[in-house]
Amino acid sequence: MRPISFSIEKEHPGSLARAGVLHTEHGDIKTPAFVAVGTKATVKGISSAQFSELGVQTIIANTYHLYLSPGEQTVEKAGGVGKFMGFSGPTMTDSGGFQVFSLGEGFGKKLSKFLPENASQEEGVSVYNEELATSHGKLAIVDEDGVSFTSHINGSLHRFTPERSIEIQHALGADIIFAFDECTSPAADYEYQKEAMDRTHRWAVRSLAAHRQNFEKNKQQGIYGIVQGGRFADLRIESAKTLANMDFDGYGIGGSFSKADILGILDTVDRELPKDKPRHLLGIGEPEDIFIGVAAGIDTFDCVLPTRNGRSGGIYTNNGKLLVENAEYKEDFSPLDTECDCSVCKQFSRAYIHHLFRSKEMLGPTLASMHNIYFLTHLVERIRASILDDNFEKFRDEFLGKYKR
RNA sequence: GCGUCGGUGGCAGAGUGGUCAAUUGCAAUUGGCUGUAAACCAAUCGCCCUUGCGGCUACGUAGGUUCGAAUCCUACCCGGCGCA
Repeated sequence: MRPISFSIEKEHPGSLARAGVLHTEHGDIKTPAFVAVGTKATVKGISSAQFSELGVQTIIANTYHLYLSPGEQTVEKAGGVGKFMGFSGPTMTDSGGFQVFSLGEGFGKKLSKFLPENASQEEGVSVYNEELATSHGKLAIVDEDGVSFTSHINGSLHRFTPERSIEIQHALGADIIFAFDECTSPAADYEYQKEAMDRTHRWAVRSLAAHRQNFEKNKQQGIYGIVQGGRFADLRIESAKTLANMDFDGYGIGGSFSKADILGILDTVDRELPKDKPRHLLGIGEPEDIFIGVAAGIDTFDCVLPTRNGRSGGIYTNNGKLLVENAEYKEDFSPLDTECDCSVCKQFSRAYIHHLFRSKEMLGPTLASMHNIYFLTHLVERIRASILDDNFEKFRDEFLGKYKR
């Protein structure tokens, strides 16, 4: 008996969409589900005490960040990442594979996971820490055995291998851990993408072995393998097939996509993955993309956008996104989203939150993040309900019709 | 009243004869963010237009010197400080 198991409640006839329950030792996750990102054992700006009110069933923390601070041993002594942050529900940890990209090829550049539409890559350079960027160029260097990181905090040198990532994730103690992978730049060419994918497969074997070898942890934590292959459909399929043969407890789909064919790629990928195992789409979370993911059989999503946007006043509403800091909301005393039932919308106005942002009061980002998290978790909850009610497409079309007006 | 220092774009504050419509910060306006290097980043920020190494008006006010003035001179107005 594995520590996590997945049961499908309902499969949607017209697509790969399904509604299910992901069982863990810390509770069930009703899927599809939105996973709040809690990189450093905190969903930025939001207390774990608010999770249930916000519809947060589960969070995903980060191996690299918690390893650097406070150190995985501290988290282990605390009783694991969930207990450490005062959350009793299910948790996940990402392996640090994304940092191979964000501190490597992505460092100092304005690159997202998505390949821009008419992309000439490497355009704007926005350096957050110019000194670090110029002295190191990039902070992550990949080789066959693993990745060498220069800490973005103090420049110290660190080494991650698949075995080390798993060891740290054992200490962090989340219910679901991820194999150590290489998240490539969306700008990477086919040749490099294939090379990185093959390496990720070798690392997947090692990650899985490292986990299964640890008797104790193997009984407590489930492990997901991560499909790579970038924007190339044939690589994606190859990756999915390869990983499907490895008997992971679930599958993550990582890396970059081109906006145009994300649906097609996800759809074919998920057809290669075992149907009865949960699939997590890493780092994707715009409402449009979530519908696409669900239709392609994704069960869980995580994304920084609700909190990152929230921190700078970007608000999700049923009628699209708005920037609450904009002048037009100065005296708009309506709630952020008139159709939202969250505690923020019940109690506060756009004008007030606008004022908080203008005055640089920390409550502004907090309220905005709370609303956004609620918005996303409940959007996915509504999607789940629509699958159970057999009207997924209808709900999708209605929602997007309004949202994208 | 005398002396002295100073008056620059919404604010603060650079500039002290040409490449200055004027550095920089803040404010303002708008946009971006997809496994968090992010409470962040970017663009715009005198007026006009056919958006150009374009035209016009600008550095307290009015004159003057000069090929050329935010920068030099004179007078006046206003403010700080000192002395009466």
